[in-house]
Amino acid sequence: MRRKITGKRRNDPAGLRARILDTSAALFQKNGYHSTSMLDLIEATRVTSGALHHHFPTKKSLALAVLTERIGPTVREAWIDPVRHARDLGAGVAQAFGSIIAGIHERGAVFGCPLNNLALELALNDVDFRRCIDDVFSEWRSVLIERISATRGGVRLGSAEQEAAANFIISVYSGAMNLAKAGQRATPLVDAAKLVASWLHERRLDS
Amino acid sequence: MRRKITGKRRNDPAGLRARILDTSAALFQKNGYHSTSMLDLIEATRVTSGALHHHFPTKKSLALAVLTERIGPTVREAWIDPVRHARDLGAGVAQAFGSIIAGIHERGAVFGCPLNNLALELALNDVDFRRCIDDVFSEWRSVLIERISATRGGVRLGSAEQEAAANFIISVYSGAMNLAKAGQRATPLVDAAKLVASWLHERRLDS
Amino acid sequence: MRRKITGKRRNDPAGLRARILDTSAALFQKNGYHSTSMLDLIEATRVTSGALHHHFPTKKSLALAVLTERIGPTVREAWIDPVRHARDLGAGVAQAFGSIIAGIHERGAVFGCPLNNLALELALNDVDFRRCIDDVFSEWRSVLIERISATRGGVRLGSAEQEAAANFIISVYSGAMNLAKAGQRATPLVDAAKLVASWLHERRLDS
Amino acid sequence: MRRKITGKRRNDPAGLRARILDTSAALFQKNGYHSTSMLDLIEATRVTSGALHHHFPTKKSLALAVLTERIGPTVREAWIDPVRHARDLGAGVAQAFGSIIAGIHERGAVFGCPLNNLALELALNDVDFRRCIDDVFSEWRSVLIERISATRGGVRLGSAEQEAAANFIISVYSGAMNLAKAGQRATPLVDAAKLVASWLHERRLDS
DNA sequence: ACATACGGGACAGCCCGTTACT
DNA sequence: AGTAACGGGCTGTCCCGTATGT
Repeated sequence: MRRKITGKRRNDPAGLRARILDTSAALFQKNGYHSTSMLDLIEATRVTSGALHHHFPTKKSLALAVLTERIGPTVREAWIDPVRHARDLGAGVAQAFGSIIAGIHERGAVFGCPLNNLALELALNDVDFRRCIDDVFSEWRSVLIERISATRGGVRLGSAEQEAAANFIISVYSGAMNLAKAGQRATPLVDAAKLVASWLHERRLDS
Repeated sequence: MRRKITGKRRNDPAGLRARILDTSAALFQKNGYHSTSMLDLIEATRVTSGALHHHFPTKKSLALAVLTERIGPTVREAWIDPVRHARDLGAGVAQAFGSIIAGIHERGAVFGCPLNNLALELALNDVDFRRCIDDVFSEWRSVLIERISATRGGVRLGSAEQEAAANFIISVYSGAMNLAKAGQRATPLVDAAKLVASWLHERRLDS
Repeated sequence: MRRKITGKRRNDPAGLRARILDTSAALFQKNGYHSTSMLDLIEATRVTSGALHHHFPTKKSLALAVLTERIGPTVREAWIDPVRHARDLGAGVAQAFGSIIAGIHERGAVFGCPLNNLALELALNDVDFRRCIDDVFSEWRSVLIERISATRGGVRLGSAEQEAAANFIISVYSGAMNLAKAGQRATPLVDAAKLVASWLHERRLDS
Repeated sequence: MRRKITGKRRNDPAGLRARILDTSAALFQKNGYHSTSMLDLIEATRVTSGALHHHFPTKKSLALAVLTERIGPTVREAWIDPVRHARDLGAGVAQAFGSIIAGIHERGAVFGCPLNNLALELALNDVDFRRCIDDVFSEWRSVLIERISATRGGVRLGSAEQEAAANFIISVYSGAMNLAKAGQRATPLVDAAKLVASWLHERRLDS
């Protein structure tokens, strides 16, 4: 009845949960949702099936958690924070592109934008996923709009035009990332960064 | 010369093959590759497992054929031909966007760009898929570069810049399409069409 | 300590595993490896596909386990123990033949030697199987050699000759069993038993 | 309507049939009946499915034909003829063993006795196979009995004893071959040949 | 909290045989 | 005689999820 002291098992629910989310996020990005089986996750996390299902009763719930707790923050870190805190929109966008490109060179492979990867694979068939994905996109778009609307030197834009511009920036990035992923080289992203920068400059959105 | 009356089966290999490719292309686009089972295909095509296996021994071989025989031509029809035959690049791009947006309104749903869908799902994990997908992207990029380099009024561009511009156009389109798919509304595409048009105009690439 | 009453499932991994091995050994012997489908096994064992897969992820792993955990012991019981513990080699061999022949009359059919059956079907195409099968044969041969070398009255034999004699005994048995199986009658075995006995006697190996 | 002269198809039914039987015999021996699919046969023979099924409507009919038209003759050539035409039984048996062992060294692998291989795999489950296999065994046994009963110097044997002796010879051979196959080395056969020779000599059956 | 055993159903691919066709 | 299209059913394996056990 007494607790075994020699046992090797150390209960650490929060840590385990975090580990599961980490490896899941990585595998989902690398192989996609459907190509990643629960067994893959179990092996990669070195956790038992029971523990995994204890924390995430279904695969879907896990993916949802990955979306909100890992991919969301990733987008925040990679895009939202730079854009929000940079001295201007142009600098923020440049910084976002720059660190993502640096990451690709570091890893030596292009895994694509985790949000886009899941979005393309899951958005169509499941409402919950779509809502969850849309939330991240919305937040992303919002901060862009915020900064666009706050630019002093720029042309005054209606709110529809602001949204269009924000979508444009996101589109260029994610489209270029797709191209980069398909071709496994960073150039489309590098080029896109430059062209977006000049596009912003021409519209005085970078000051 | 007379048709046998007793026979109930009619051999039509080319027709059956085409039917299989058609429904496969549709289902792959709608649900994705991994979410489409061979049984789904069998039921949708109303073909027997044996016949399907005769024409496409593996799911992969089927997807490869879909890629080269359906999705390639689709991209050609939607993008390459318009760009090639329009009176200028701007008109071609506009036409491409226009007919795609029209198609979305017709169907009432955004299934995304079939090439991008498969690219994102398959490119990373299989070399054959990636090569196949890259071929289509290359052709697409080539025709854009061709027209960019042929523009008279525009700024003289180095070949790297031409490629960057071509990639930019593709990126904007596919990124906007992803956004449209994730949000199930056409506006990102509509906006992107306008912004690309003005971008081309500013660079005198539309004449 | 009290048994839950509500539960309907009773976990008994060892028992289930044993049941699977038992029925598999029986079906493999009766129908052969390739003619026994996993579904046959599932039905005969009345186990679910999932449980079977849990204990034996592949058919090969199951066969390997059958080989080492059922067929090996069977050979041990039928041949190795009698030979080892009989008062002399002749008696041991006679006992082995005797009980096997008795078993045939009991069952009313000749299913053949389980080791030989699998050996013939699988040895050639898979290294793991061959190694596994060879191990059993080696053990079998070893005990025969042991007793041959220990016979006092007999002619002194070199170790090569001892091995040859051991192989000879095994060969006569398994060859006769094959003949018995092909003709579905025990006579070849009965005759072989007699001829082996006199062969041993002539060489003074039975004392 | 005129026969094409340029056509590459050369109708040669007998030749094709023979080719099919040859490759089938080889593959059945190497991989066994169940492990050899019709497709394997088709590819190895370089024949179309239709042609194969034209000559042999079912796989079973093909195996039966292989048994009577290839394996039967093989046994005849390897055992029956040597035994029948040698100057005595001992010489015949020695010659049979000798050429089979030579064949193994030539090929560098032990595929086993084709008759025994199929016998073990098929005898139990199909009457037609069993009858067919038994016929070959009977012929084999008959010629041995014939020569046993014709030996002058030997002990007079009753017909039951003659059959037992014949079965013994066959058993030793096929058992040794099994052992050789399982261990992929010829020694069991070489040893068996010697021991059978001395066994025959002791019983004056070799003169 | 975690671990193991288990439930069922679905998956892609392969099987042998037949039918239409040349 | 020979070819290719096609019919269905079956194979081994894997899937995600749940129940039992500690």
